Amino acid sequence: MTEDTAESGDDESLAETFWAVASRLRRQTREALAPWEITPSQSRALGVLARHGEVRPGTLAEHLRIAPRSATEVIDDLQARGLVERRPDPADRRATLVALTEEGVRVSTAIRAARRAEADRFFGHLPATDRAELARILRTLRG
Amino acid sequence: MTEDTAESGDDESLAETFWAVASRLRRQTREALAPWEITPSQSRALGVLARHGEVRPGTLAEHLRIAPRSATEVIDDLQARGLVERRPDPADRRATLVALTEEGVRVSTAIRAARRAEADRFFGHLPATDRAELARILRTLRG
DNA sequence: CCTCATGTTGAGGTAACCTCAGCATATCCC
DNA sequence: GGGATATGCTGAGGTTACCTCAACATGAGG
Repeated sequence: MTEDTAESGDDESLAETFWAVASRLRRQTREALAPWEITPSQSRALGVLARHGEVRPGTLAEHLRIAPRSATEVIDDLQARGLVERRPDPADRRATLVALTEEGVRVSTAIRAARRAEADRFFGHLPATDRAELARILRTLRG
Repeated sequence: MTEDTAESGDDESLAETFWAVASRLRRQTREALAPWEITPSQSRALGVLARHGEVRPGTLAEHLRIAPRSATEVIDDLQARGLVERRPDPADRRATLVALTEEGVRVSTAIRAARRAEADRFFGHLPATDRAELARILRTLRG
């Protein structure tokens, strides 16, 4: 004990390092998204919609791992920007389906390209083997 | 194009996986800190103070990579809980020094142990070689 | 048809940030 | 020594991305 600061760098600081990286990545992602004036969580929602087509708010919430109420909010914002539209679910009149508009498709495609470029910049400094390792290890941790 | 979902999993989703892990880790950290009713950012501030002794709010802000004004806020909260105290900086009468109280030392020590245990739980599922790899790769990305 | 579950959303709250302006003090330059 | 300018902190007020809780509509089972 009291071996001091320098030594703490083994387990606790794995978490610390992780957060430092997270913060850098967050900053960079925000910048990459700036041209569209879209927030990170909005862009994640667009991604889900692009992959899944029309989904209910509740389903979207699950994918984003947020509360249903919070999904409503994200959808509101995207709808205000004309990127998604709500339509009644023909199968259940309580429910709503959310889908990309044409503009939404365009934007989500563009954003996806930008995100990929940004990921290249960020993770691209790593040798390919490290990238693969990282992906594998993170998938283990994702649970 | 439209090679579909499955294929997207190479660069873009490295970022996605990263965020999924981040969210899990954040949740778990919050739970680990619950017994002290202390927020993550407060605990990070305690960590800085434990490592550096007394520092000025501005310095604390740099370490936490937040705006000086935001550091004031964190300090306010910690002071209200009796974990830190402010005293005038003898070297500069504009400035203030922030230091842990005795209680603050106790709590920050306990929290540090808890964080370590939590990191063990989280990263401990990984084989040691993976942990080392992860640490190395993350350090590269931290910049 | 009545009860209970489900899907969405209004109201209102929180944590952790931010900027901008103001005040006190320090520092520099003449 | 005295004014311009820089620095350190904090009040006021804003934002983002979440949250919970309760209302309301509809669906489904007994």
